[in-house]
Amino acid sequence: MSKEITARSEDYSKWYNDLVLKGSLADYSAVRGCMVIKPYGYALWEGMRDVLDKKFKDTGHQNAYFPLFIPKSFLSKEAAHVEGFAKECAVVTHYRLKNDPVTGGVVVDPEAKLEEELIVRPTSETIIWNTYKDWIQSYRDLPLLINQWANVVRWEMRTRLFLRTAEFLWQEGHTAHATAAEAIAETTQMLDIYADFAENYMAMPVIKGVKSPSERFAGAVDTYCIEALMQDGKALQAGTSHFLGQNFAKAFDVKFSNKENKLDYVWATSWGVSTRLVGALVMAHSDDDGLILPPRIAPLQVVIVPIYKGDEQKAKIDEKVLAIVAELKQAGIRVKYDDSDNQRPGWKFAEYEMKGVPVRIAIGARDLENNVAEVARRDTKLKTSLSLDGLTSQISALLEEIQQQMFDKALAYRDSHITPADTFEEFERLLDEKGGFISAHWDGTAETEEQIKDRTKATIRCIPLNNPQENGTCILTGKPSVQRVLFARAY
RNA sequence: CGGGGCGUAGCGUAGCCCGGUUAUCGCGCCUGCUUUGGGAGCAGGAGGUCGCAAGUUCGAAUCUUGCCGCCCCGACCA
Repeated sequence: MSKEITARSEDYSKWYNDLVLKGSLADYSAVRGCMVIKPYGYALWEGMRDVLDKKFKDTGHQNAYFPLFIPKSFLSKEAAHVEGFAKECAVVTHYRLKNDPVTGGVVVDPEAKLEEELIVRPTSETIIWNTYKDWIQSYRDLPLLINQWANVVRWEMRTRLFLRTAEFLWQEGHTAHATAAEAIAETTQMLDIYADFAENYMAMPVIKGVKSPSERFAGAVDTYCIEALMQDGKALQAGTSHFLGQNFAKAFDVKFSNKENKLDYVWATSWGVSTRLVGALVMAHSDDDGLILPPRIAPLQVVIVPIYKGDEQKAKIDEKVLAIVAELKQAGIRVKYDDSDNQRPGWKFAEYEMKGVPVRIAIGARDLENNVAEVARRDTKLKTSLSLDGLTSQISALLEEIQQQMFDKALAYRDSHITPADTFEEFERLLDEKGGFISAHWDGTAETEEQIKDRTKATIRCIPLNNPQENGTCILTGKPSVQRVLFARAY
């Protein structure tokens, strides 16, 4: 039916791009590596933001805002942190332009060179910890629970809409605690919030786990993550939560007096999710006809399309539909009545399917006579005729059912794509032929992990929380191992 | 940074090898009429520095040189 979208089976990457571009989520911009997030795509992000923001506030966090620019010297204070981000930082060197008499354009004014260059934040640990130093003196100032919604810049070589762009939007939580145990509890609490959000709002099952040392955030003691599986069998890190230990407290000299009046460094966490979630959402559920959005996060949950001949019929349908719209809105359902006469019904059907609106209601003269409406669900494409009496409660129930079934479907796919492998040959074969997560023994060394990555492009996505302990031998080296870890090719 | 591709109307394209009327076609857009239960039909119309610059030529979208931009594949990464 869809004449514009590349089939998944033909070219998965192209399919993804088609969905993002033709679903009006985003566009390429005039700036290399940077995208324009269009209203529909931004509405998705806003929906995610609103839900998460509430969860953050419900757990005692407050929003604040820190500068976009970070003095260069800040970045070099935590060794691992510099190492991790140095290669992808945008640097501001000047603060003024001037007219170029030769070309008539503008040039950087060489007179206006900054004393100290500024880094456009790739993440805000450094500027924030530099600030926390002034905010924290005593255990009474702790815990300090701050989040910020911001843009960050990481100068990527290669970009993909939403999944990896030079600039992206995210939230970054930065907390300070009196004890390690409290900071670790915060780290896992936030991970749980992310997992809950991914599963219950995005209908996207995730595996909670810990990163291997080489995949760990630069500057963290432990990096926890939620890993999701896309329809092409590749994994995607959907969120991270870091236990930073006292690394940043030491780097920025953030000490507090405890109850015994002794000075100690505070314990830290940071955690974030980004607009990458929009890409994850697209790839987790959609099909060859367009986006499929889970009702709880869909900007528009129900669209109503009138079908009529002549103004007289239209007026009758309007009257009925406006009442339905009012009732749906009353029930908290995001609904749109598309009675524009620019396009015919068939065009609208295809368009809203492309945009992933969970439920479409079509009402025509024939339906009015029978007191029914044609209700079509996007995820299964099934159409049913529902009575206009009690329509609102039926739609509410349908939206819940869609939400649940989308999750169940994604979960069944994910669970059937966690495959154990006991030999390296099997490991390679599974990666190439089946994809998904491969559960395999690993000797725990970075060298082995690196070799496996070089040979197969698969990385350790995570060591699942509560991972069953099981003696075995490393898939590559044959050395002893006490547990299986999850490998996958990843975005 | 290496390899590949592309730049012609809002979008997608033909023309380029082999220079020569008014730059092709489709979608979209505007006007009117007919339509409306799966991307409507007819008629009329608007819209172009052929990426930029220099060169060759009587004449350049087309040939030459230089530049710019974006996309895709790789290394790097959320």
